[in-house]
Amino acid sequence: MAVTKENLFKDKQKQTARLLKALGHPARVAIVELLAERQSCVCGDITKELPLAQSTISQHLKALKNAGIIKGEVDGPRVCYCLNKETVGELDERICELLDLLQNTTPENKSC
Amino acid sequence: MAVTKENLFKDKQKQTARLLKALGHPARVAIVELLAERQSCVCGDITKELPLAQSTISQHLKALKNAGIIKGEVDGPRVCYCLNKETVGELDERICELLDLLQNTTPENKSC
DNA sequence: TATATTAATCGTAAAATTACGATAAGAAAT
DNA sequence: ATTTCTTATCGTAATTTTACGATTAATATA
Repeated sequence: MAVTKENLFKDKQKQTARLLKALGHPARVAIVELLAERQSCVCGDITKELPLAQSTISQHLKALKNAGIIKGEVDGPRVCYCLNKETVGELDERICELLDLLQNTTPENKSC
Repeated sequence: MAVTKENLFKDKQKQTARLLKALGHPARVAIVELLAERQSCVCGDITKELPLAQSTISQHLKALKNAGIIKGEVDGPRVCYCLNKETVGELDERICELLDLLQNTTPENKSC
């Protein structure tokens, strides 16, 4: 982020941005899609599905975990990831609120 | 992005990520909220509303413009920005598709 | 016990992001 | 014609992001 002024914004704006940023990379979109599609929580299969190195995937997983969007559970030698329903729900709320605002075009509120 | 492998992902994933990334900063969330709230398209009033330097705001506006989320129209000495309804609609579609996928938890698809 | 498997972390490099002040470029007003 | 206002761009610095290979740590398996 570099020389961030993040704290000067509203908590909601910060949290919205945080969640959107976490999904702001095609690899991370692909990961959450994978986690949603697979019945199991999948783990390092992600590495085989995506065209990225194992360490890179691990980094992306960390980013998603830091944002709270996924959680990982150790299962023997491997780690099982799954979506965090709570945070996904929060994302839903935040994004719906935002889209409501962006799309509630009152009669006077015309386009440029 | 650095050494990007973006092109190895699906177009939809790329576009979703692109739009989410554009809104992945509190200042840019604040900007689109401002544009939605104000009846007018506002221009450099944004600079007065947000705790950032004029050049920084200009940069954020550029990011939003590059993603297609806003458009700017020159109006005399100032520039009038407004939301781009088409792209906001596309964002709506993409995010709803994604959230549908993330939240459609079938009976077998339990949490970890 | 030795060896494989799995995933996180470390070190590194290249590029992008965030932020600012200073400057430039445009139009408007004096 | 000059000055003022507004916004974009340039240059710069600090930090973060993306990506990789190599290594480590932990668990299984032979």
